[in-house]
Amino acid sequence: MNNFLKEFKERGYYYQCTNEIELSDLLNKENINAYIGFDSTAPSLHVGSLLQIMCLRLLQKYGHRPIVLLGGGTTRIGDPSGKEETRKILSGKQIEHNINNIKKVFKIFLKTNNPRLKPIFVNNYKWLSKLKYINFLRQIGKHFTINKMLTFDSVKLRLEREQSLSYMEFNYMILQAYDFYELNKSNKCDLQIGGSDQWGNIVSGVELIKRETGNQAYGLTTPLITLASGAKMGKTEQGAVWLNKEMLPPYDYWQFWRNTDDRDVLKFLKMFTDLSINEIEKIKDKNINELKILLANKATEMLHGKKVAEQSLKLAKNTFKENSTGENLPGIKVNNNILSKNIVELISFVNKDISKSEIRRLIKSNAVKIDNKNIQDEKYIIDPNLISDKGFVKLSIGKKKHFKITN
RNA sequence: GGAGGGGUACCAAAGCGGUCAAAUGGGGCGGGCUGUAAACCCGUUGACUUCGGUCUUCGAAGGUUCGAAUCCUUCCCCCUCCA
Repeated sequence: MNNFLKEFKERGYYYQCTNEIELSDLLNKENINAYIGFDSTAPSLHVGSLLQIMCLRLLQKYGHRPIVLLGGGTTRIGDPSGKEETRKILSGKQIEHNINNIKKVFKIFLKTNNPRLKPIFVNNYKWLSKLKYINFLRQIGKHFTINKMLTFDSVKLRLEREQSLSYMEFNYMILQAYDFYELNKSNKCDLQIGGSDQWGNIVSGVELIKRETGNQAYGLTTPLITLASGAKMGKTEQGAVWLNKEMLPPYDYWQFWRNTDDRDVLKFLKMFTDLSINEIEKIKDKNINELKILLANKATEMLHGKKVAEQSLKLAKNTFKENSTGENLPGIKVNNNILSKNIVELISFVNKDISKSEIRRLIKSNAVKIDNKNIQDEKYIIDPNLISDKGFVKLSIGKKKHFKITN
């Protein structure tokens, strides 16, 4: 089997392929262009898309060129796959804004120095917006039968549950198929990779290409990652795990990986780090917490750089060490008129998302500490001398949230 | 077009004139145990509060009543069955 495919499987990326044997031959023979489309409904991708990004990295590793399609056109329509309801429709301006932000992440994950491997960014709005309805129906539409389209899960599920599926959404798969066709023509793209929910859309593309041009193209899908706990990957209590640092601080990203369920650690090391399979085999019996730290370091390093990963580790060590002073925590400046009020006002200032009622509850339940000492009194005022002595005071809310308060 | 069922807090789901800031479960948060995991146990989960209370919530708007999530009217939205 082709080496790319071999590693693709070893790392747990493989779910389905339209024709594995032929694809393997093709990959052995030449370096190809392969594309993955990304949703542009948010200003950042989240870890849910990370597996796809890792696929692009792997392509580069084996000398193939990734094409990143940011769906300015299809995002205007909304993919019904895996959705029970119609998505909210974004304005064109928002979508373009999102695309620009999302691009940044690919420039981090993908090699851009080698001109032969450098990723190609495409926006399908460029061609989809120019389609002429009648021409499109005659040229492309004729290859799609309603009979078949109705059998695809994305459509079938909606119909079975008698949830509405607009004609607009119904067309999504045709547009995605057209994207593949277009890229096959213009960029000699022979492979589309996507999540398993994209299977129907991908196969449609492969067939369209075959019928319109006679070319053989291929599709490859990745599994839907579910956590050992059964939850979908990428959501935490606080919300999505975003990749852009403006949306999720690097330390939180590090913590996301550090808090991986024991049962998922090895799987994630394979999926989301560059450690070779051999290396992972060698270390797999190491202490589970060591492995989690390794995972967090590697994953953070890949996205935010080595230095940030190291800082995160250091900060984590400090934060979770009993009785740490907290001097390495990022400082929060609080002016004296707030400090001279009480602890409730202080916390409210530091974390505006917590209501005062909730702060009072937290205090009652032993969650609040100043310099590792429990605060029971909601009228407690920080002694100014505490701050002037060492320049700061450590405020803890629960076990995981710590702040260095300065004035 | 006809007949019926329903919209309740983050989600699911009870309540059907006062004792309802609203049962219960899930989720979240906090505490305990531990390993920043899982499992388990306990507490908590509208806001503000001088801790006495006060204010805002049960699809929307009106109305009846001393008093409404609960009754009436209109409107909006979902679902089931029949044609």
